Amino acid sequence: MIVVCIEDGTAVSLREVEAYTQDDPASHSHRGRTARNEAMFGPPGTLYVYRSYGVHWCANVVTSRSGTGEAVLLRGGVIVAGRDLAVRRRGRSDHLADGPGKLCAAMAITGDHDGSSLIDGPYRLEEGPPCEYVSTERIGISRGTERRWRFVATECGLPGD
DNA sequence: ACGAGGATGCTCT
DNA sequence: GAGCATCCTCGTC
Repeated sequence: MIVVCIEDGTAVSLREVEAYTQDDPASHSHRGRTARNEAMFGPPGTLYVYRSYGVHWCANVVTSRSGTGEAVLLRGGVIVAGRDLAVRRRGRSDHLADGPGKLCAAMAITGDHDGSSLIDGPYRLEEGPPCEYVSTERIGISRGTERRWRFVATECGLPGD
């Protein structure tokens, strides 16, 4: 399993991600580079952050080499460190990161972080305990639904949220 | 527990 | 001007 950490001590273990590639009609990169998706074409480990429904921030991690437009959407996770900070940022004590917008809010990820690196910036990736995953149909899209590229962690040996 | 409905603003047609 | 890679609240059961 992968854990995203911030310098302030907050950490979320990823439980749910979705993959998007350039030849994928559901992907923001499908129609080529634009001002919005520029970060999605950056090097591996680049954060691509976009605004969803005009309200929420959603974060992706670039997973392939520069120019390929492949990334993984951080769709949900469990706060495993810095819970008090996450609660303050969310304004509630339950459902802290069980959605892409909620995860960003809990981890204080905003458009300011679009294009930043997870390799040497304030946000880092860490390897957590091994985990089983199942793949299912992606959520909230109308095209490319036949690609079962939503991966949900099971049997992680950690308490749920 | 679950579903409907509204908020909200940017991107691309 | 349509269409979103969503979340919250409030109504039912």
